[in-house]
Amino acid sequence: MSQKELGIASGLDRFVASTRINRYEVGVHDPDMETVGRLARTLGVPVAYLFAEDDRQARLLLAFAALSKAEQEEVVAAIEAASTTGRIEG
Amino acid sequence: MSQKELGIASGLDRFVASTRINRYEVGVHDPDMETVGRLARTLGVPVAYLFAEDDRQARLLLAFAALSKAEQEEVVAAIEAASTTGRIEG
DNA sequence: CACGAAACTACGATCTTCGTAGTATCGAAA
DNA sequence: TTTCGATACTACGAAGATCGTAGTTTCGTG
Repeated sequence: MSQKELGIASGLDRFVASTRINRYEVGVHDPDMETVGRLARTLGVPVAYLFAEDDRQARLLLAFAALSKAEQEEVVAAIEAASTTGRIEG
Repeated sequence: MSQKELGIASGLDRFVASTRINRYEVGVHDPDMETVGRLARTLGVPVAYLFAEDDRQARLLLAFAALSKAEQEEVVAAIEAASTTGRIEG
């Protein structure tokens, strides 16, 4: 998917899509939160994924998003228990 | 922790700390990414946590951050496997 | 090489946030 | 219930950011 395509698919005017997405990727400008939301939706990732600070966190958010709500609840509960007791239980 | 204290602790000039944090909390303005990073550090949360779209995602990021890197790797691997096979193993 | 698509960028216009200088609200003490 | 200090909040012009335009540069393939 080209920068232009990503921009258009995210609702940007087709004449500026390429320019703006490029600036976001290169990092010269930051998109506003509405645009961030549209990009995340287009890419099929959680908004938080775009702000992940490392690869593990990014993978976590992606994989987590693919689970059902019930499974998500299970996982969160297990990790919360682990981060309290110092042991992972499944 | 007051809005002013949060701002000062995050490195904002003490004469504008209250004003700016208030605007971020009320939502009239958005902080730039550098400020977001400083706020996250002060609050002891991952940057992504501030962009979580629901409570489960927020809890996930907090609990996950409390784990060691080895444990994080374990957890991510388990969730990735679950989101592929449709079953949680741990 | 030649050519089209993709990536990237300088510039002035536009729009957002910033700092200033307040007002409004809350809580507790008198 | 009145006063007072602290906290929360906001209007306004200045300052700083992104935006759209109109390109140039780079990449990939015939």
